[in-house]
Amino acid sequence: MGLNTFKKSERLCSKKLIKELFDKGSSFYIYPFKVFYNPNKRLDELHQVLFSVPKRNFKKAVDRNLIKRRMREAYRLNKQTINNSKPKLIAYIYTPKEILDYHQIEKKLKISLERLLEKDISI
RNA sequence: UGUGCAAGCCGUCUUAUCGCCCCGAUAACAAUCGGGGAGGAAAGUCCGGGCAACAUAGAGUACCGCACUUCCUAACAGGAAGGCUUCGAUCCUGAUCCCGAUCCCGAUAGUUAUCGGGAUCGGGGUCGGAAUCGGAGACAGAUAGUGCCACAGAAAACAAACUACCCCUCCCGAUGUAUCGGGAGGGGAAAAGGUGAAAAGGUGAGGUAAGAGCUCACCGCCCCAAUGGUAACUGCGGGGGCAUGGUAAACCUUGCGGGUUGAAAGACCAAAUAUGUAGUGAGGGGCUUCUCGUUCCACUUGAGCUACGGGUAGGUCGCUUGAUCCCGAUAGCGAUGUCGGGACUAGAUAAAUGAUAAGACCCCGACUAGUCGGGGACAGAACCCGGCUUAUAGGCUUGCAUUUUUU
RNA sequence: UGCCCGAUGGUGUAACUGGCAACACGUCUGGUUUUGGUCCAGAAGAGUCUAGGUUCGAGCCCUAGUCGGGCAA
Repeated sequence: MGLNTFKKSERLCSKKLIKELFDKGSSFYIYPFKVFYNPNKRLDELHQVLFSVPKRNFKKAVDRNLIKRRMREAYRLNKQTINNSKPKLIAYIYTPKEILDYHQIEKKLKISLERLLEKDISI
């Protein structure tokens, strides 16, 4: 075990890095998510990821928390897909205005991870 | 047994697998084991405090808030008890007016009838009063002053004369020669009319030229005030014919309270660079509307301000033991206080408290008598407390009212 | 986290000390024109974000809520 963990070091927390990601990073769109990514220049070779749900679409904090938790869970269980690629900074933005259930989110997130792997090769 | 209202409480649960945050131990960021991990509103940010910085937070002014009384409390615009006003229900009762019946008295005409007066009973209208129960109230002052009260109406606030009423004088007309009608002028009078949200005490009687608290009865109002009560208040009794429209969620007055800011407060450690360049030039800062006071920095070796440019944006503390929670006793009508025993019950920081699967429980729908399908309210801590307000499926308890059935 | 504004016809704005909610553009109808535009004449379209309260009377004053926008760091 230990493959499906999701520790603090795997999350994107630094304000500076977030600003850099949104200013200079590339992006693509797969239905529920808009995905930003940028190579991680730090020494520790880990992917760092953040999940975001806009307040504009979901007024209630309970709903935003629920979606972020589902996204985080889906990433945790499927992140082995990109384990061997170059370390990246990744941001997931949830765009629709309705709440999707866990299975739909997981399916789409798998597709997005595969896309990230392809981008890695093209770089 | 059902329904409604009020108050209080609960507000999904279990198992498996994979995870997240904090604490403790082995021992050191790893790994393993053990323990803990959202709410009654965590929400809105509407009040009040603690805590911190600014001076040990000072004086005046401005501004803001509160407003029946007493008590509770750290404090409050919160709560408890009480007062007053007001609304509803039940019950009792007074004054006055109208109608009907019976009886009595008087007058008129043929026993009977008509008219007038009085008494009793019944019904209805208007205006009140007392008691009980329940609800509501931003409930200081409108006799400190200023402002405003559209339209309508004669008049809207030290009252006022449009119509109608009454008196006096003059003129004209008619005749029955002292009356009637019309006009003009001078007065009286707020009773009637209509307007309006509101018309200057109400009803009845007397009185008068007509009228009027002008006088009287009842009710209301104002002033003094015994008694009771800590107080708000109560109001025995006495006096005044009545002077007092509404609006303070208009300005304002009175009393009380408030210094400002807000954990991104603030303290410390680490990292990083440039007391850089140009302009301005004597006062500027101490987070406040102004003044005073006080204090710090600076006064050409140049504080501060403006523009351009450069660096950092990590960590620790604050950070959860507190006006804390639970149980019992006790004081008090109660809010609440006191005493004794026990418990430790989230502490994140781009922000943990979860996901999936199965089952139980509850609700809705369908077929129909146990299956299938759908759903499980409002809502997520961010320095911490006390309240208030707002959202909330469903369930439980207590009290009150009421429906049906049985005895 | 703290604080401050605003909400009025379809759209953009007015409404003075509380007293019949106004204007422009747009819409519709008719006229002018061969037709359309321009122009002229006329009409409809709100009860002021919601719910209470104060007042005789509320767009305006007060309280609570909903939505939208802005500021500080």
